[in-house]
Amino acid sequence: MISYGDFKQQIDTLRLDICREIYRQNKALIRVKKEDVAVARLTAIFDRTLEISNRLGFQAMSVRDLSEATGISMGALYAYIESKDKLLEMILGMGRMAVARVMTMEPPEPVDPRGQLRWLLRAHLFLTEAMQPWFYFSYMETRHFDQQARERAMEGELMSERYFADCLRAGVEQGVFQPRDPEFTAALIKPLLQDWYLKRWKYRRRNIDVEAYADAVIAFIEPAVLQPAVTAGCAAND
Amino acid sequence: MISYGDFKQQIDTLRLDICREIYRQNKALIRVKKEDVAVARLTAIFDRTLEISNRLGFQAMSVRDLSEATGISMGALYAYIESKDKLLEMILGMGRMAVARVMTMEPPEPVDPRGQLRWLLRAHLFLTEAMQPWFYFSYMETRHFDQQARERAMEGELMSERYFADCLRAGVEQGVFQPRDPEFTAALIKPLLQDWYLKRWKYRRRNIDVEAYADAVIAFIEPAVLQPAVTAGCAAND
DNA sequence: GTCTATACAACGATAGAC
DNA sequence: GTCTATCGTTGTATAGAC
Repeated sequence: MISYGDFKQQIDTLRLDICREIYRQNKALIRVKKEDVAVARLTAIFDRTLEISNRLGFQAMSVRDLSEATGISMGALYAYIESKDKLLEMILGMGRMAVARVMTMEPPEPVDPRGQLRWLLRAHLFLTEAMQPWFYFSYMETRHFDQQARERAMEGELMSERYFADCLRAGVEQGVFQPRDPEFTAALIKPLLQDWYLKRWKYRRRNIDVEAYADAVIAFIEPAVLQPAVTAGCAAND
Repeated sequence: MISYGDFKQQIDTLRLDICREIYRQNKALIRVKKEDVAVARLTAIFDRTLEISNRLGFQAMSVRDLSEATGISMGALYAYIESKDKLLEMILGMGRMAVARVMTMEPPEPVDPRGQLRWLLRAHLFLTEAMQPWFYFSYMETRHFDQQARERAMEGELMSERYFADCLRAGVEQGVFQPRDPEFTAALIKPLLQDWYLKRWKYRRRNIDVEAYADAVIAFIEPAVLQPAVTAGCAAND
């Protein structure tokens, strides 16, 4: 089973690649042409934007705030971002690319459905831990997005539910799982994962790290989806 | 077991009382002195504010937007709300009063810990259903509040967790429950309840109403907290 | 490529006529 | 008690010197 430390290293190198790719995608709109300068500053701009937005909200963050935080003047800033809306778009694209790449990673070794479910839960939590600012941002700002971006966000939510539902159904076929309803159960798993990046203060004050949280979530979910024992002590609602 | 219909009726009358009380509390700052006129318009102002804010965000809602939506001119509006900040404060006070009154309601008949847990879950979900706009607003805008309001919101979150933790501990003493850790389990229950008012679109598109959601959540939670059967089929994580 | 200075729109809030 | 007109401020974005 992969540890968070190993996982985080992979994410960190992935992040740089992705920033470079975002730069290349938007080269036409970015006036700064030295790639290394541009990528470095873009990365800083993204990070600062996430930081300020997660404190004040993206809409409440003025471009002046961003200028001060990055140490880049207003005029220079607009050589990188074309507009505030476009900045939002680039940030969302960055996260989406990261999610897509991580979610298509295969578990290190082949596993049974129970192991598969555990792997999915851990990978999901580790990813949101490594990129917490982005996930928090995406969750909190979704309603301010334009329609296309909002639909993409909803699609992402449903997509990740599908991973869990598929895994549960596979477990049902193999006689390992017996959830009340695989789709509904998958829907209930999501908020348990999201709580980790939405309410850090709660878990931090209890000294719970992402590994401990993953263990607790797995222990919480498994009784609801595993085959019950012969006696009815664990049966679901009547 | 109380139905949502009955519960909603109680909430609706409660809401009017509370708006009247908010008016009286803020009489000094409100220039309109006819109580019936003032309360009626204040209620409308609160409702429209929640509606627009939940679409655009409170910060992004201009007072002009609110003026158009309520049909009250800019000048007249400021006879009711003193300032946009004070409007926010009044709205938060309204919800807090409602929560406090509902959460001190006793279950209709005495119950064992398992019944008590079910009652808590249902009451919580029913309240957030009846006042969904307020809870959504409160969750999404918390980070923009001033420190005092933010602390109050966090206190509210912890308070409601305590209800669940107390209930779980009582169940442990009576040999009914055996959660891995009552506090942590209570913390995991919260996001399951919050998902109901945060992601309505997901459940609406599946035609799941609040009663069905409550049933599913109860069925999901109970296996994790009930005493496991003699065989280990339902045991938590090893 | 970066800076300072500024244009123009939209914001919260108020004045004063009715 | 309500309206229209307007204040000063702050927002995004750009022009033009260096």
